[in-house]
Amino acid sequence: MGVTEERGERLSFTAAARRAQIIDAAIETIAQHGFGAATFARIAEHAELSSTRLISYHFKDKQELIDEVVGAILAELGGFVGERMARETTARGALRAYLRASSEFTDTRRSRMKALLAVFTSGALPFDPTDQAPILSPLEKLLRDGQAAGEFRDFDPLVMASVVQRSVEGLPMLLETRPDLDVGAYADEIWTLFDLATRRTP
Amino acid sequence: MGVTEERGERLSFTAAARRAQIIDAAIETIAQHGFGAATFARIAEHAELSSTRLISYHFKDKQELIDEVVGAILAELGGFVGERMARETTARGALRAYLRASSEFTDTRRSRMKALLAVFTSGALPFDPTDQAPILSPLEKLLRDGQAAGEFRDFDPLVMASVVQRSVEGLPMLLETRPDLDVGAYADEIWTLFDLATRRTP
Amino acid sequence: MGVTEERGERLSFTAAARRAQIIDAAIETIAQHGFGAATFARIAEHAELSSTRLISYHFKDKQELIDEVVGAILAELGGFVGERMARETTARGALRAYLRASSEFTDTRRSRMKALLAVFTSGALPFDPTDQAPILSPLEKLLRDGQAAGEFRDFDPLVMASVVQRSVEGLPMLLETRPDLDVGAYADEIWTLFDLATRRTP
Amino acid sequence: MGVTEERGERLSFTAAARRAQIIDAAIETIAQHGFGAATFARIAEHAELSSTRLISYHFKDKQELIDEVVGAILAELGGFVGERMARETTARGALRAYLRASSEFTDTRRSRMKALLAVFTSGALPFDPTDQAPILSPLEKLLRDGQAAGEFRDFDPLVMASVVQRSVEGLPMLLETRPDLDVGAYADEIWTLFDLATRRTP
DNA sequence: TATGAATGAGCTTTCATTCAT
DNA sequence: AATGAATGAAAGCTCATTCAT
Repeated sequence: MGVTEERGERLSFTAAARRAQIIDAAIETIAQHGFGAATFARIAEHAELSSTRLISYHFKDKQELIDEVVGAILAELGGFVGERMARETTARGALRAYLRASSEFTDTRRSRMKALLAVFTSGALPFDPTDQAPILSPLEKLLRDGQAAGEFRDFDPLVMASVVQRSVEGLPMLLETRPDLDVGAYADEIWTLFDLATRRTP
Repeated sequence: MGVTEERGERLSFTAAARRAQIIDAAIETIAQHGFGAATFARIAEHAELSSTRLISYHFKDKQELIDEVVGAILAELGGFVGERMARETTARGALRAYLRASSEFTDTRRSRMKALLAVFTSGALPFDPTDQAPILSPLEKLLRDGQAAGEFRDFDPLVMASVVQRSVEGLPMLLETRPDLDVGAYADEIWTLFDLATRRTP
Repeated sequence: MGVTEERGERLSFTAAARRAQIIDAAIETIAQHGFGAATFARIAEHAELSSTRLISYHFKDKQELIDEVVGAILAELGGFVGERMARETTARGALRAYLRASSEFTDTRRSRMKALLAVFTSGALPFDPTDQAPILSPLEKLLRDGQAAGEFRDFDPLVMASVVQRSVEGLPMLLETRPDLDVGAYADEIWTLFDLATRRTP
Repeated sequence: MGVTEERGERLSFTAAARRAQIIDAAIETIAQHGFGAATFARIAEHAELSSTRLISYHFKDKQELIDEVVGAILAELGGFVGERMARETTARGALRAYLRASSEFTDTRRSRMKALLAVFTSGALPFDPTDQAPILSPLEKLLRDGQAAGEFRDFDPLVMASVVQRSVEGLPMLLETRPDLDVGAYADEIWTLFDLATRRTP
């Protein structure tokens, strides 16, 4: 039996720490070896656990582990980026904050972003095809609001949000081949790019 | 032993046809079930082969099959897009042709693009970190040439190429959640986007 | 360490209650899911224990738990049936009492009989092949006594006892497929059956 | 992949032989160690296979193996008993033939009967609770026919069939503790028993 | 009396691949 | 050109049990 069965009650401090440790190890393993190679054995090795049994003990499933991995990264990312965006008063400022914060996060927490991307593209997350992509939404809303406020020109917010999103995801990929890329410069470049692409034509 | 050992000699017509059939089945399988689930068994099932033995017979190992899958798609895509771009005389026109042709290809050959993306993000292609990402190159060159010709403003061609590339890759993802998306409109949108982002500021 | 080590001393009231609770849960689990699926985890779940640790704590090992399960059911069954048989003065009457009491017990304590049967047929009880099947014995003795008293015809008591025993065990199985079977009628039927089969031929 | 995927086509001679060998080994293993202990490892050891992989190769599932085990034994048993019963012209004769043939089969093919019983009582067969127990049926029909023909007295055929069935199943159990039991005598005993129990009262 | 944490051994199943025609 | 048979390795998962409070 595992710690997993008796949920509902709170996790003990020790258990929470172990879970966090394993989640971290899973993130690193996915980032380094790819999603397909992120087996329990490799994760355990990375976390220096005595056996894979400890993983099954703390997580019901591999799926639960993956879910927690995604949840942890998304929470961290969302917190960081969201906090930066909240400081802004205009949609344009918020877009700039989004691009800069995302880039900075990607730079400082490279394996987290790599892992997140790897999980997403692996198809391991049971995407509910009926509901709309939830990740796109906040960005789309931001763009839509900016249009309503007259800050942005008239474009399809869905498409623009998609490209913005993709441009941020492109950074980890770029860092793959160019680890010494100047991330600040990258952020500035794409901000200029999207500023030009979204501003009202004079 | 398989047909693979005695290479160097040309492949017979029959063997070439079988290989093509298997490659096609692999593409469909990857597109439908994801890279991780594209096992020999599932591919064989899709191709209606009696056993996986036929795959091992025609391909040295799984890596060779994956390489051929990527090669086949890239050749087809490159031919299609390249031919459209070749018609153009300006860098701006070539960029527009690139975006439109890529979008059209994605629309008509959805599983090929999906599969390509899945393979890329799976980490199954042993990226040689020394050489520069070959896919980016032609696009980067185009942008660089356009700048030299005074058609484009001054931006980092590597970054711009990356975002352009990513915007094209974003289409299959978008089609995932919105299968009825108007692809022509999408192409127009991103063309406008990148036209605004690359044109010389007045 | 568990309560098991320091046996010899009497069990405390609390410990005895816990043991009984666990034994009960084990019985229900075996009856519902079969012997093979009656794991500590499932038993703990059924008993609403926080972990399986409590089982290991109160029982030396699984074998001890199973032994107690069998012992508990056998004691209860033996008490109920024995008391009914003790009222009778003739072997014939005792046989009838045995069949009726067994049927009644099976009807009212269905999961106990199911579990008992499941344990027996699972091979989990290390049958000592040297000693004679202890369950058969009292029945065999009854039949033998009846023959000595001239109440029964001349048959092999071992075989007859076996069939009688089996006919009683057949009831839980029958109830499986026909839960609405009239158990009283069943008891009457088999009593008639064995009465005809054992009575002295005229 | 296994030989299992490409069913529909006939099995090769070799494959059929291997399957039979494995089924036989499974039967022996179940009979000797009980259903719960009949793991692939033990079965492979018994069959002297190089690894358990050969079992997965020839059978889709453990369930498929179990199903085939049951099917094989039932076919053999049914053939043997059915042939003996077919020779008889009266229901009474058929009942006698059933008891004798079943006993003889149990005697000569002890592990088969033990294994069959073990599988049945393990709950490993997905008993459809809606449909009536199919094993009981032929016996019940025989008894019912005998009643219609005036050969048997008036009893509940379902109950009688159950007890008859159980008496036959009792033999393997009895042989467990008394391996030197005279099976011919057992058959005679139960025949007398059921003859007395079913015959029309004078 | 009870519990949280950990664990080694074992399970079935799936993987790509190879041997031998 | 194709196939049937076999296989070692590894996967995720579950088992009862033990260590330490």
